[in-house]
Amino acid sequence: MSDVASLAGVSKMTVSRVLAGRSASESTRARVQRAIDELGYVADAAAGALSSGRSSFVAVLVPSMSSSNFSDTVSGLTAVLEPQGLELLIGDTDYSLEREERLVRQMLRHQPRCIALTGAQHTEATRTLLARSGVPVVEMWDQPAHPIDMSVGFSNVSAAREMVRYLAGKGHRRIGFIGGASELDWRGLDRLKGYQMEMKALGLGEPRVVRLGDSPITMSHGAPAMTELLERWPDTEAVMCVSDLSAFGAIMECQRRGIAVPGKIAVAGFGNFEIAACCHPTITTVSVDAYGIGRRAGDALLAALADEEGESATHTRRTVKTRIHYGVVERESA
Amino acid sequence: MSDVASLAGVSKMTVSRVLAGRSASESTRARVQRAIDELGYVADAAAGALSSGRSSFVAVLVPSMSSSNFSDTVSGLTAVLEPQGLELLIGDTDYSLEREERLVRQMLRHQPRCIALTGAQHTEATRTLLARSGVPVVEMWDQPAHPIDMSVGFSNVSAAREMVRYLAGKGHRRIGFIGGASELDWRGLDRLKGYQMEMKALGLGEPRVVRLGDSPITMSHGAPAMTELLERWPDTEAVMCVSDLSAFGAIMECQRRGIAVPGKIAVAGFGNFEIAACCHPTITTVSVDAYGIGRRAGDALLAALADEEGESATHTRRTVKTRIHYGVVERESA
DNA sequence: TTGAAAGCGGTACCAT
DNA sequence: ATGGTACCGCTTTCAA
Repeated sequence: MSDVASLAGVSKMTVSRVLAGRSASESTRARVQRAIDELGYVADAAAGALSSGRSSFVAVLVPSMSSSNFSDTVSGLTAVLEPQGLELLIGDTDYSLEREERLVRQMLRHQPRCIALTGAQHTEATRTLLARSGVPVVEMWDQPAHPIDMSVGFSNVSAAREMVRYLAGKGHRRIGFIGGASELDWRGLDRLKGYQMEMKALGLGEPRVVRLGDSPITMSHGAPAMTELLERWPDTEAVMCVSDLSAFGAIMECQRRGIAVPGKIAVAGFGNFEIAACCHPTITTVSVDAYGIGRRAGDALLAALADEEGESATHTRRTVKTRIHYGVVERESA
Repeated sequence: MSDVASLAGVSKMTVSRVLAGRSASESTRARVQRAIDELGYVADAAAGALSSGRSSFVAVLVPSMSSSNFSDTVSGLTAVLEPQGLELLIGDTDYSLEREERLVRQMLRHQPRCIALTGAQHTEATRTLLARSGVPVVEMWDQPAHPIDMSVGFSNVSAAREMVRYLAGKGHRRIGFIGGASELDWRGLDRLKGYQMEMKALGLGEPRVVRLGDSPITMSHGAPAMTELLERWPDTEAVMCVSDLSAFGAIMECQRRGIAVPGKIAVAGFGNFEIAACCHPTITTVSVDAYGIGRRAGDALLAALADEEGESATHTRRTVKTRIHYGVVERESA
């Protein structure tokens, strides 16, 4: 920056101001810009952050980037935060709370302006870390009973119950559930819980649950899960799957066996992934606006940042909960 | 850090050393660690980077994080780089070279140790920026004629040609191609080029190309593309699609119309996505090790970093090209 | 093994 | 509108 300053015949401060787009006469600005271009100068973000005490990072943690759900959410966050000059520091927790903790600790070293997490489950250490950091936090994809700070999501339990009611409304009584076997996918577990609760509430008899494969289960687990379900409960009339991906796999298995969907058995998914709308038959599902969750979370963070600016320097925990709407989308499969 | 130091009764330097895991007596180390825990101290990465002149960032640019292709590649990079204490700064170019340039410029501000880009196409400004930065660069998913530095990928042209040969080997002659309409997906364009070249080379008559939808096209574009193809060239015997996603959409459309795949028309994809193995019929495709591309790219970067350490401080461009293997996977659809 | 001082490259603050 | 100076929090370097 000194080089640029001397080449332009001004002080470092002026260069800094031009870069920040603050007060500067046109001629000065032009000269500085010319010097910058000539030298190929790129300002050092670390120095800036250190000096000003504020970085331009937003830490974002999702369980998996390969799930379209979460990559859509990240897109939403990007759409809102990037225009504000913020940069996303994206981490993939791989559905592990320990890994989440490790990543939070690491990202905190970069003094992020705010943090977006997925889910309501975190280790005690993570909570402590976050509390001490004092930055705005938003938890996405769930409705925590006791949010760390803000939340943007919906109740996976309620959404699953709604799907059971939908299937029951179609006249089905012997309804099964297909989900993953691990205990790490909290949203999947909530959907299972919702299924069980509503089955009981409606008096639909014993739950028929097949849990198979590491969560989150994906397309390839749908087929064996459907196979198992049909073996254990051959008279099953409908199945709800923890996600559209497993529903798709289940439906493909039915096609292979010549079992008509929904004629012989109805299959429903969850999430309204792209595949649900364009496979054959199309999949009845619960639509969730994953991109919208990202946008809303971004908005919430920006709002927190804004009134942090206004009031004291420290953010006061506010417990703002944003509820995301969802709904059953009726298609061909159920 | 001063607080930690005084609480532990040592100097800042000792704290710094303990954090870096360097020489320190056991008792000192323990005391410092206790102080750190007590205060919930988290070292400031920006200050460290500024002072040491080296960050722990690796800049990674992919066209889209929602494509499983690229998210797998990012996973591969993570697997290799994270254990080395490096952190990925992930950017999504959205298939735009201008956006890539903007992101490169922004990421360069963080003084990344090295950079992974996707593809061989970049703006002139991006190349200049990269050259001036002097950090190791790896281009992924392609085999650039003139790599910026290193490359890890394969020829999409050759891979597409191989698929045409495979289809021709199955006795098909009237072979069509389904791809995206935009000019931004270079890998998709290369596959189209390969298709055209091999059709000509084998004397299979005029190419039958349907280009539809913003690249990269996805499942939902497969159906209308197949519809158009069948309208324009009803006697088509086989179709190769730019990716498994569009192949899937095309196959679903056939099912809807009662057209047997591969009986009446053979459909091949590209990429060996998960869906290709578990839909019905399963999709014949070209398998590419997306995760492996990430790992290899990570290895290449680490190697460059290592001998940068050894020799002079500046990295000498080396033009190391790593070729990734691919191959036709025969399944049911073609 | 440990400590003191300098300085990394910017920005805040105050003065001009 | 512009410049001077201190300082952000850490690591490097050198000395003890």
